[in-house]
Amino acid sequence: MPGVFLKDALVTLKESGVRITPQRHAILEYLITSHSHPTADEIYKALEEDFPNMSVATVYNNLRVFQNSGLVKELTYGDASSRFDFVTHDHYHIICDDCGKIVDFYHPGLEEVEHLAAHVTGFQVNSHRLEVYGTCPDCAAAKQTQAK
Amino acid sequence: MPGVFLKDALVTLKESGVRITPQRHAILEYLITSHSHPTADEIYKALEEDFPNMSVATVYNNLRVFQNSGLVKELTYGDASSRFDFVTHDHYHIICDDCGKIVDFYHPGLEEVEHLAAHVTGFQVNSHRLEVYGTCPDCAAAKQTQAK
DNA sequence: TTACTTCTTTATAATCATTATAATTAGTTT
DNA sequence: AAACTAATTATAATGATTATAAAGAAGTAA
Repeated sequence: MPGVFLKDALVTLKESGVRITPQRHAILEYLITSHSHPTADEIYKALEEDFPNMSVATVYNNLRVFQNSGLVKELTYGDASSRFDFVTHDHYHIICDDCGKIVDFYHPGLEEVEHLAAHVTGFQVNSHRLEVYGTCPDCAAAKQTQAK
Repeated sequence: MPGVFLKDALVTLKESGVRITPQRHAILEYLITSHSHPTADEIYKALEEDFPNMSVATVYNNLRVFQNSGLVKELTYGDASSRFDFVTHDHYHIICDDCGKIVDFYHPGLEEVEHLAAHVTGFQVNSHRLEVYGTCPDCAAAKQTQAK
């Protein structure tokens, strides 16, 4: 049902007064249908064929537009570039320490952690970020094979 | 007891065959005693007085050395530069959305989240990262004051 | 101590993601 | 269609981080 996500997203954008340009349509569609967490550059390269004149700035600009509309989240890690994630349900990410693969998983929200943090620090809590790190099945298998 | 942390850290380094240079000593000491989460550049500037000839590369190099020894963790956020945190107990961070202040808080580890993630995704889990975001008391007060 | 080896630091340049700018183009409204 | 506004493009600028090569300091073994 990726078509549903895309249509909903376009409606959301229109309602907040954002114009649907061909570039925006393509970026959103790529984010949804690629089922990945691409970098800005990956998006840029993937759309190069259809939009030979598109500028990298357009990708960045529109990713920010989407973030402001709540459609997209930016994922930032150490050295590498940011990755962008089309927001559907609330989910968390598990990331392979070896190959960098990012996989979604679902878990009920961590409200009690937020409450504790609020209580201890006096902050008004808005949100949280959680990521789990480990070794994906593929990399685990590869290690197994090459083990002496 | 910051002296304890520093001495332990130096022992750890020595045991893993890392030389204790004056620069390394100073960087570690600053990380521990500043009670902050400084960027590489902040460390560089803070030590400028004592080490007028120190290169930024030295700061980065040694922060990496410390990370490899498990003494320091890198905290990466969106646009800004990485921040570095001397590892003492296991703790989490709460970050002010308005002023960027980072405050530590303690919470029992989230093993059950790790277990669920491992189960659902088939990963071998190594670690996780959790951050809470919100508004710190200072910024909340400031907003209150300027409210109409 | 001396010579030799190995790390570490320094200074500098290079890289690379991201953002800013200004000019052009496309959409929308009247 | 005219006028206004927003979006895109091309390009340059920024800024954090890393790579490189030369110089310096420490460790070891004779």
